[in-house]
Amino acid sequence: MFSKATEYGIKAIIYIASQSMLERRVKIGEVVEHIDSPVAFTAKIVGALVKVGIVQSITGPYGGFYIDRHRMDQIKMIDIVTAIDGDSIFNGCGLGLKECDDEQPCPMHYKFVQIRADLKDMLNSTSILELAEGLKSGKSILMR
Amino acid sequence: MFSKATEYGIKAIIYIASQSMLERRVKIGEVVEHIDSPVAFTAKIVGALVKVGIVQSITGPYGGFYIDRHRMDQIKMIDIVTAIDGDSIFNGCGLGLKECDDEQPCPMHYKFVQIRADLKDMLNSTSILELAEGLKSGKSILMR
DNA sequence: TTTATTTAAGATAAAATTGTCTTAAATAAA
DNA sequence: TTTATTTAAGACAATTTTATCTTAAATAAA
Repeated sequence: MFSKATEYGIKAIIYIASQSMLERRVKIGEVVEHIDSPVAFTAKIVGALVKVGIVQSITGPYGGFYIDRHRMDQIKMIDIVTAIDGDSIFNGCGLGLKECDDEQPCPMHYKFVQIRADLKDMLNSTSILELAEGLKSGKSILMR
Repeated sequence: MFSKATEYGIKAIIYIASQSMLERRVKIGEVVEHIDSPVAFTAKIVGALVKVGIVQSITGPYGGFYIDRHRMDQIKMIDIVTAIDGDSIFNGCGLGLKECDDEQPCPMHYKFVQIRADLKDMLNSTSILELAEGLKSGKSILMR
């Protein structure tokens, strides 16, 4: 469904957010230990999310990554997905046609419309805050 | 959403089916001209679908690919997708956890459940016949 | 100011996916 | 039987994605 890069990105953000709720900045090494992902690759992905403003970072000793607490409920999953994978999962044709619309649809066009709309709605309405709270309360996990 | 291999496979099957409705066997060269895909790669994919019984083939002059007319409504899109991409799109964890279930869910587990169920239902209930009829009647297209 | 720590950035490498090419096998027609 | 045509199968190559490695920049503490 998503690329590995997006999977790592989502998990990293959820972990960072869960720690930011405790006023803790986290280093990339701590992040990957908690989400079971390759460190350098994850660092690059989180770095891209810093550039886009989803995460904040401080370099040097006592540095690390964190997320502004009051922004956690404004940042939605769709922001992370589109920042890494782009929007082709929502807008591209399910059968790979360069163009595909209601006028000249691919054979599966109308079959996909609802499912994609539902996926988009879900990602649009799911905040980092919500997922980080689920993790912190033990309702969900990031590795096993 | 799907791999290129699955995209090509679905389009090839729809085209072959649309021609089988006219009692026409089609060669791989004709298929790729109508779905705009690389010929050797497509041949390999369609070959895999032959092995699995979704398509029939005859080698040699006057040979080609065809689909049993009375099976077209029994073959569903899910059969093509799982034959090529496997079932990870339905069963795997959305965030890539090796295991993820109601007992120990990833943070997005319940968010994904409905969307994946809908996707599966759609692929389960969509037959080759239905899509090939849409193509033949001009309601849908396979390239542009 | 020096050193240690950490993120930033970009080059390089490995793996997976996508795509091509060659040869073999089947089969129909001449 | 020979030839031409077509699918079958597998080796090979290119591209994309995933992952690693190296160096630079920032910054805090000693």
